[in-house]
Amino acid sequence: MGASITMSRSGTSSLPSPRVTMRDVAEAVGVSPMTVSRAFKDDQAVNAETRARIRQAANKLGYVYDSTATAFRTQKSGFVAVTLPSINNANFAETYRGLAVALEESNMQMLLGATNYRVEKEEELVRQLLTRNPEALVMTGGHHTQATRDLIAARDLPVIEMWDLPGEPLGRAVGFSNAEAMALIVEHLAETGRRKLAFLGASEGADSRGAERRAGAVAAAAKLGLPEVVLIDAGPAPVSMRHGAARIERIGQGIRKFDALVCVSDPVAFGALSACQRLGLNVPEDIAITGFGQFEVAMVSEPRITTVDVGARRIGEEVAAMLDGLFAGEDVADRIDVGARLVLGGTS
Amino acid sequence: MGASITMSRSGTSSLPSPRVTMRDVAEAVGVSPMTVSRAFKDDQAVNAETRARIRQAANKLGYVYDSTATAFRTQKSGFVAVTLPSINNANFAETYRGLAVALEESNMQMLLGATNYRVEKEEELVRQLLTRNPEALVMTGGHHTQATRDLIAARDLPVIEMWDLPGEPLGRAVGFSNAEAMALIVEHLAETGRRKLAFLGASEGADSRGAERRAGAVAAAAKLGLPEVVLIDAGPAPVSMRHGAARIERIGQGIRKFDALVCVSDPVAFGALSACQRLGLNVPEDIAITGFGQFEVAMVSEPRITTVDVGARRIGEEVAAMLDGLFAGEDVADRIDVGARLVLGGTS
DNA sequence: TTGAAAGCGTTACCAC
DNA sequence: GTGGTAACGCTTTCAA
Repeated sequence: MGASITMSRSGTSSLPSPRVTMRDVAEAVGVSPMTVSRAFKDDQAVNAETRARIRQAANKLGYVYDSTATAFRTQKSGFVAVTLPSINNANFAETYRGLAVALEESNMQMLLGATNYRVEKEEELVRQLLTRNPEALVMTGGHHTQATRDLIAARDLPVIEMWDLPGEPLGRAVGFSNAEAMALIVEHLAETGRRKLAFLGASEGADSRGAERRAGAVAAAAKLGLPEVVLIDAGPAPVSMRHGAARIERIGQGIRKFDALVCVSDPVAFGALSACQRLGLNVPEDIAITGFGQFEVAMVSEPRITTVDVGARRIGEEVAAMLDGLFAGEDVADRIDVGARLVLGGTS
Repeated sequence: MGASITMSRSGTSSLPSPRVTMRDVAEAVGVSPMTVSRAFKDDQAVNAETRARIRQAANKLGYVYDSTATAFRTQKSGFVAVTLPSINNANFAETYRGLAVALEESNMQMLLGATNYRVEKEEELVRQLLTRNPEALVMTGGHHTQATRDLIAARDLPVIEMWDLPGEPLGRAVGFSNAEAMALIVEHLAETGRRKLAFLGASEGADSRGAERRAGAVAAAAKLGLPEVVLIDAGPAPVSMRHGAARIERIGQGIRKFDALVCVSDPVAFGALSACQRLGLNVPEDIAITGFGQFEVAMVSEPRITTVDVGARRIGEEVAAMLDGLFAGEDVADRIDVGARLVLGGTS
């Protein structure tokens, strides 16, 4: 199956036909632009028959409503800005869906931006998103540069941080404690007799949620009197299946000196699991493997991966419900802890 | 780890401080708004010292540039509208990244919308996206309602369809033939002695790319003189890992009557692979399993999944390059076939 | 190098 | 139930 390319000139550039506006529709129907405007928002004040004629004329003329002008005039963009670490995150997809469904009902559009796990990139992104006059800002995570905090503080804008529960939230927050969730895993491993734990995650630095999970694992092990957790660096964030697999393959049989491999996320755990299988290890007899986040892969793999469910979907829904409440001017929760729940699989 | 909620009143609603505009900055510095405007686009025509003072005043006042006003005044939104079937698609994520990197360089922002594999939803989405005055429209797939086609035709807007190569494209297209790519798989299976093929994919209807893959498999098998391909319905699109696994688990040992299971995508293939392993089948000895798209899971699973690489990342990059060319007024390819390439794994 | 005026398409506000 | 007027913040255009 060969690849191919066909070329042609840039396009049949007919003269750029001037935009059809409400004024044009109004003239065609013989009413004022105001009436057209009202007709388009189903304003009851418009005569039903007039409205029908307006609709018809608009269709005939190919009129398309201009949100940009409305956003400008009303100072309401209809946008909710959302930052996330990476679009390539199956788990965020669940959160996104929860958000999307509810926002659609409030006629809001999501303006997405990826930070690539870097707070500096986040700052730039927030700066850019704010120029679009979003009506709310939803950020994944609770770590930001001071400049980001200042930018946001300078505006009277609802802010929701999700997936974390920051000590000093910028506004509202919907999330859970990554450290506590990870403690559930470590407690389970200790209870089932595992002692020599390794933690597999991204390099220190960029990914703050990953860092909290690592710290949570280390602290929980210490509290339970286990030997110190050995940290295995799978490279810079984002780390996924392939990084988990490659890192374990590089360690080879040396991985046998641990009896549990605690992974920063389910994809990493799946990569590690596959690598262990290739190395001829029996999971969980030779080594236990745990994930984080209850991604789809954890529920499907053979064996299924022990993980924690952090309610990715619910986070999105709660954020959306908060936004709905805020837009409606209602009282709204400041902080929602969605909790976390251990999900036992066959890898531990 | 319990969940909890904290309530509070809606916010410290101080009076909505009026927006800081260029006019305010101009007054503070003692220049005209025009000079401020010029200073903000690094217009060389502005005295360097004046520009510095303007920047400083802007920061002090907390001025934030208003893209909405600019979009309105210039009739250029800075948006590229992108429709995709589902945000929860690891493969699209690659395409997205290719697109995002290049668009960032041209200072364009992506406006994403998900069609959930339904052309009616796509129509609604396009209608909504067009009100934002996007400077280009990128759509995943080549099947649309007539109304969608009309909407687009009415505007002088660059359109790119990707992931398909439609017979009658709306504008430009970057993609590959799903049927031909699937034929690569079937030919490989035939060459390795497989004869009794089953195809596992979504129900007929919504997912046109899936339908083309199914048709491609059926046609290729017929051409090669294989028995008719048995179609196994994994439910409505989108189908993913869990659907593939659940469907095979439901069939149970009956799956042994096939010697190859051709799956509509890698996630579905991975689900099927896990289910077969749970059923005690040896893959590939008892049955071959193939995927589509070279998702990460196919490269990591044990065994790795035989698939076709359709250049997900490259599609995004090519689309972005097209857009750059179009925005720069250059001649640009009409149609790019990125081809497809068989990737052998351990499942066949 | 800087400024003044006009206007992008819509809707808030008031009048009828 | 409908219309006139003004204004949202910016940049194009022309002039100085």
